[in-house]
Amino acid sequence: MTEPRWLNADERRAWLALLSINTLLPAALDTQLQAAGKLSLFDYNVLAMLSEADGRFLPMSELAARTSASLSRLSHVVTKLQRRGWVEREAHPGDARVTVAHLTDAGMDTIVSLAPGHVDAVRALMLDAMTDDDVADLARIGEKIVARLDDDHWILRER
Amino acid sequence: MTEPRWLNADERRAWLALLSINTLLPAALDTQLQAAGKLSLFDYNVLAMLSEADGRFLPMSELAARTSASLSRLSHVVTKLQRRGWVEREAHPGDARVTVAHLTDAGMDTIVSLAPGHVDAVRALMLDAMTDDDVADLARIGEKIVARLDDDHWILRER
DNA sequence: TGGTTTTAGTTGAAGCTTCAAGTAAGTGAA
DNA sequence: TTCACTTACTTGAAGCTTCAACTAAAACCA
Repeated sequence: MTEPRWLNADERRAWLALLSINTLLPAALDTQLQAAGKLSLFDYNVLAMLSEADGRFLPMSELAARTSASLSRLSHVVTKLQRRGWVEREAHPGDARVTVAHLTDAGMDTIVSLAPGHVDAVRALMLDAMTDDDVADLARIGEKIVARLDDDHWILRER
Repeated sequence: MTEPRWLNADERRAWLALLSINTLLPAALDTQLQAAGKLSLFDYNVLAMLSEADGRFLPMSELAARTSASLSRLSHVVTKLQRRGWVEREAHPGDARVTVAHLTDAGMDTIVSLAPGHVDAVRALMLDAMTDDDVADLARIGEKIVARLDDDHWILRER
């Protein structure tokens, strides 16, 4: 039997830590956002990505890429955000297949009011635990992993 | 106006990378495990934690801690794993409030057969993208973040 | 041109997670 | 001892995510 190469001590530590962060961090941020505005971290990110886009709109596919989500998940969530008056769906002028998601003024007001508390939470829950060098290391290593998972992920396009 | 301290370039890179890893990595591992044995990453971890425990059993609370899950989530999942014959619930001799989750032989066989493919996937999806130094850095930084999120998390007890 | 394939997105159902409420047993204080 | 509090866990419902199937338009190509 060809034994698989098992994880060594550091590999196991890195993997278990990432796995734990993975459940704890979104849960903590969800709790904060749920209390502040009855929305999830994913909802917040959809609004945030739209707020940073030119004209505050993006095609569904591009928005899905920027939130690392499936089109199906995004479609359901946009429907929900639309019912809350934060997002609208519009036709794309050049390509009739495309749906454009557009952040409304109410949606913009929502993120603007939520952003400070959210950023504070991100600091309190992770960044404050780290030195500047740690942050730089995590950025570098994190981007390597993202590149491995999806070699043309949008966060790699920015640099 | 008291502007919240915004994220600087590295902080933003680190945060966005972690957020992306957070959705992409579990999704990729879920896909692999779903194909190999019709179970989720969380299911796998429950079985894995039990398989590593003395006697292959743990109280629900302890198992919840080791999988970073809520007791409610775990309870639902153990019910499902129980229906598949991989786990059993037993009474705790000393404390009648406690339910002990016990990995069955069938459950053990399942992880043993699944583990090599899963470890390969973890390597292919993240570890192979990193140098040994990267792995050590990620372990160190990851544990700092875990400590911030939950200062007596079980992965910190091991060291 | 017409037919096939690909791209973009939506939908409903099934399964998973969270939330709130509830049960039962152990702990602690007077 | 008794009563209040806490701990350990379960449950059902509501909401979220995934999956598979579907529609429609654009691109390809022969």
